[in-house]
Amino acid sequence: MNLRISAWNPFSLSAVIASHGWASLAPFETNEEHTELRYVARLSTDRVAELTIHQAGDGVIVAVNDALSDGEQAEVKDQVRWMLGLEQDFSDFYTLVRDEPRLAHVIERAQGRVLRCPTLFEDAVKTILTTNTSWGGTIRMVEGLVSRFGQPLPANPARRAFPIPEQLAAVDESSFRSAEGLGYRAPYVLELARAVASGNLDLESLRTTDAPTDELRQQLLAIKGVGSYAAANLLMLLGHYNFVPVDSWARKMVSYEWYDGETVGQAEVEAAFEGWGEWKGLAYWFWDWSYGGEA
DNA sequence: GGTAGACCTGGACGC
DNA sequence: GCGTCCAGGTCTACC
Repeated sequence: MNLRISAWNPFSLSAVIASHGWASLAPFETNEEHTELRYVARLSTDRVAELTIHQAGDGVIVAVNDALSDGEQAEVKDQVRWMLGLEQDFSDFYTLVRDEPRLAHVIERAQGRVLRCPTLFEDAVKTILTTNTSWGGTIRMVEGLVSRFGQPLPANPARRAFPIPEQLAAVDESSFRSAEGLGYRAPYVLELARAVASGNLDLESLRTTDAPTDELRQQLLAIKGVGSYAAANLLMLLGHYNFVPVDSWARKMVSYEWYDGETVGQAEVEAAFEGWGEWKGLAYWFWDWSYGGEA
């Protein structure tokens, strides 16, 4: 069955898919051209279905490999709206970047949206698994969690949904640590899963809270394994762009761009984008580093 | 508040 | 093939 969902325009599905590496982390899949996004979704009814998303007209069309009830269709639409940020409005950002050569491309390419998972829990676990490791390590760890603990897709058991907190909360830490290769991150993921599963942490409420960004950031920093980089990354996914996710790559890029290759720290990266105010994070995210510089 | 060391893994490198 | 070194953020202990 097919579901059609409209988007705030301009909208580009391929821009969302290419916004960062999330599309290559299980249970996401995409094609080389970034024109198709697939995701194995787990619905609140426990149904597992594969969503195949293409751009169509002023929005997207979602092909589902199963017949869904009305309630399930509504849930899938909500998940896709959130994942693709279909209702996000970037007109203020576009007005600001119009005269900045390093950012003017975002208007033409309809950039601004950052691909996210249906739940903040999944985004938080994946973000923790990006820290202190290579991108290949992140892919391997996420794939390990999904393939071992995720609920299988009935039509193709090789494809699985991302495990829910309850599934991860029941895992023994030592097997988690070794079998999934999470290493010292295992207790962080486990503690987060157990806090969410027990109801002690209502992570999903942070997606819709009206709390100011600083307060939101403090709540994210209270999660073990989430430091300043991970918190800024999660804030970006939540639509708060006041902080730059400063990692080694950011320091390297800012160093080449403004400091003649000299070593720079978090303060210099933050300062470089200070002028972009509440859009600081997005300005960094979509900055064209290749513009006469070295990547 | 700032800093050093530990955490874990994979990849690069030298032998 | 084996051993060593390094990169990648966060936490904790210490000053």
